[in-house]
Amino acid sequence: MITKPKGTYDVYGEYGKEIQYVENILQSLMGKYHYEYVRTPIFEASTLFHRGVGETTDIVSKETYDFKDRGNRDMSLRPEGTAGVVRSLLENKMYAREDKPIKTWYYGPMYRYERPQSGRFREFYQFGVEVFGSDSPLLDAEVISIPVVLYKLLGLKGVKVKINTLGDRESRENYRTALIEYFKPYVKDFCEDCQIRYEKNPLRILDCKIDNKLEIIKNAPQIIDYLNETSKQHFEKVKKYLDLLEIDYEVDPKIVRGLDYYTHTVFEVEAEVEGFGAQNVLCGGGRYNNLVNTIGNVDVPGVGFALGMERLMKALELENITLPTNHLDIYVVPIGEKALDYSVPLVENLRMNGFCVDMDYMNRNIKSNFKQADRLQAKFIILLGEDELKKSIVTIKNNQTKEEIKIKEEKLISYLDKNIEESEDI
RNA sequence: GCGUUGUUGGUGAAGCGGUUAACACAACCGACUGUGACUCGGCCAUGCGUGGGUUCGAAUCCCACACAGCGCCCCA
Repeated sequence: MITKPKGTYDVYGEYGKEIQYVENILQSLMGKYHYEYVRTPIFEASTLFHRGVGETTDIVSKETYDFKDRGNRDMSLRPEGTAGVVRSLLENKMYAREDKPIKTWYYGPMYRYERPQSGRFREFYQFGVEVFGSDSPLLDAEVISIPVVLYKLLGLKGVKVKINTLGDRESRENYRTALIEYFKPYVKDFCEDCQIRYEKNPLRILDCKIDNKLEIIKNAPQIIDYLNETSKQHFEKVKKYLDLLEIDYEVDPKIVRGLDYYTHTVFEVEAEVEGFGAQNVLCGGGRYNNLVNTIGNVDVPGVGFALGMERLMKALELENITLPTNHLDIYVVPIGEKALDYSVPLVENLRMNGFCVDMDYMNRNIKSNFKQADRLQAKFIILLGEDELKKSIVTIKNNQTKEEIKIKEEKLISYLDKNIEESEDI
């Protein structure tokens, strides 16, 4: 048997309904925030990710799906969404538009060659937001608020927002230098990974799970003390706007984020749900004022976040949240060949009148049809046989109350209108 | 990339070297050709992740691989 590639999954059945429900919420929510939809290719020139995500990051150095196309070009399946959106911003000169800030959102599959485990796949879906052309800390706060609002909308309770700041380039550099200086005498006592981190990205030593017990790490210099005035003010304002938006958060100096392009605000939202595995970060993001310049030599500030759909769905599942998925309004049971012929246009007519309608295609017996109607969770069952045809009536049974009545066929639509509530708008 | 556990019908599984792969649930058919429950009967893996090996004999033991779960690294 041919099986799915490692680290991928099929969507079908009840899960398919649920994920579509969440996708619809995302879409309508972004409409309300007045963000515009951006869709970029699933593969791009490999260099885009090398420059955008960072040559030395794990994502680029060992996790991309790389291939040469038939024209011998180096291509990669996108490992994340931001680089592609930035490329589009540059290529389409969106940064020159007058209606700044340019607020965009995207949704789609991403690819990373990793060992699959709880909440981690090789093909996974991310929803994300990127806002360009403004330095305003209000946008940092708005971007943080989007996932929080979304989680609340879906009924998710166990989430925790953690924020931190890395400051602007100057502050970050000063801090980095101070850290290197401070760690220098102790490097040899660090774990293997941290010895490498010391060279590549000393900030990450701070959230090492092994070494963070060491006194040296606990007493390390804090970024807060190295922020220049602009950076400090920016962070203060982000916090003010979060307070105005009534978002609970915790300042956590250990949040430094893996990607090279972040400046100022960085944040993560963690799931605090019993049974969640090691991958409990539901979403992450921050401000990246240097990224656009790194990719395209144009100075455009940006801020954004991305959330993993699989982790979101898992959190919903673990909190036992049932999403309202649409079920069948009417199940039509024709008895006999004549009734079947008669049902064909009737079913179509009902559908055109806005009802969700299904019927027996398999010539089941009556008993099996009632079972099938229950399986499909039909609200109403219509029975059509010789009697009904002769008298131009239908027998309609409410599958919840089990009440059964016979009504004239021309009154059917108005009867159903009265008795079936329109599915709620999101 | 490293470590670890696992893989038997549609589902939950038992079997742990001996010949029809148990049991239960579900599905389907019938008793019961216009009303769903219950009951009873029938039917449902020539097959035990894949490929090799050991053996008179393998779902069972050995090896390799694939996939899945969990953890590390990293990340959403």
